[in-house]
Amino acid sequence: MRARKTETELRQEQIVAAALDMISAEGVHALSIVGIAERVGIVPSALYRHFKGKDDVLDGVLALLERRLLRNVTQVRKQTPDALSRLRLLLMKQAQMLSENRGIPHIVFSDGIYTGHPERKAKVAEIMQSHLSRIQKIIEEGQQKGAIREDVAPTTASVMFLGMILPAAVLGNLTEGGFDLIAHVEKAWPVFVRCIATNNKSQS
Amino acid sequence: MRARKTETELRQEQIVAAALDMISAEGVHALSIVGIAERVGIVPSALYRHFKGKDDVLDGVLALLERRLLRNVTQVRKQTPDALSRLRLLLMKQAQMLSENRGIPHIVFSDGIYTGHPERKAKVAEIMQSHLSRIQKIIEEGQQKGAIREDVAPTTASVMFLGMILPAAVLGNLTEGGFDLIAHVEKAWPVFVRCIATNNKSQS
DNA sequence: CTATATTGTGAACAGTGAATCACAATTCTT
DNA sequence: AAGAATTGTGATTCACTGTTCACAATATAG
Repeated sequence: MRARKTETELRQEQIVAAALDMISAEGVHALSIVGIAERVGIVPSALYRHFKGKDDVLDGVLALLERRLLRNVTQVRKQTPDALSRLRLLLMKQAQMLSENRGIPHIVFSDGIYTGHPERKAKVAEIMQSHLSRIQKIIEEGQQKGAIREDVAPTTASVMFLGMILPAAVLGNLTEGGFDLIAHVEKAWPVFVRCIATNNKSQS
Repeated sequence: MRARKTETELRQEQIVAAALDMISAEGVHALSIVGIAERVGIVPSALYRHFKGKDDVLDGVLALLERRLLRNVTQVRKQTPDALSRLRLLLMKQAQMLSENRGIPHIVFSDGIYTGHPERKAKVAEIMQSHLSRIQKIIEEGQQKGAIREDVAPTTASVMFLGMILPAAVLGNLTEGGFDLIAHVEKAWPVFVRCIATNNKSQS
């Protein structure tokens, strides 16, 4: 059966989405042009009408990840001005995102996406560091307003914030849902708050 | 040049070590029989005298990882009876281990090691969970002795403990040493202690 | 020292997956 | 509606990698 002719822009989105899905399901290592094409409903060679090659697709996936991370933070900033609330909201959003799309940790951790591609490795590093610096900024603002202790380095705190969700996401992956990511995050949050919040503020 | 004839047992160790080195350097994705053979100093086909195939080698790497994780915990248990001190020591050992052997996170995270091998994925999950339950046990003992707060679930605390080191290790990997793992861990530790320790105990 | 088992070697095989290309079908333009 | 541009298809090529096998070299046993 012949696939319906579809404009490149839409196909590109479909292809990147299919790639991300495939990574979520089977990992970066199992990502293949054939597999992507099947999911999109076209023939492998047709994919080359829309992307220069596999590398190009991977770059697209990376760009998607970057947009999503940025979007989460900006949304959270709009929803509340309080630093701790922002962090809590962000944590929940991340947990949601990671439990829906389990491929994301693979993108960051799995080497398969950047072995032999130093520039892409640098790109991944840049994405992570940008994300961290956004978290860091929220923390710094919280310190200025007195909600967050001054004696914790914002950098350290931001990495620890990641640490609340990242190992949990990996466990969720490994056990294929045998580990409840959301539940963990909800338990971990009050503990984390005690690490960084000033005592004069109580958090339910 | 011909490689010296060496008994299987020794060769197996060499091969597993070479595989781990290779993973550290270039990632699981770049792990190849040819590469391993080169590092060991034999020809690819000779490797099959000592391992049934690539899968067998990967199982060997996993077993090595398992032994090392277990060893760290047992060593720490011998060195001190105090729960918080044990955790601190363990944290440092892990940091040391991860900064020396950067391939380890890849083994756990990279899908390349278990795509299409459900049994190996289960094995990795088991290794991680065993390790977590050991940490958990230390925490529970600390709670009984009153050093660790009762209101933090040991499971949550153990995952958070992992979270102190794991994202840092990944960042270290991504930036190729641009992120000081040891330094982060030393800063994060006192913050973490505040999360879980009872207030009546002060930790320098 | 000789026989046997063990280990190493090179060549060849097979499967996989990315990429290319000429050609066909479809959509868009005018 | 006719021509041009775009998109889809199937066949094919190419490189890579894991694996096997007959044979050679080396260590070990009796």
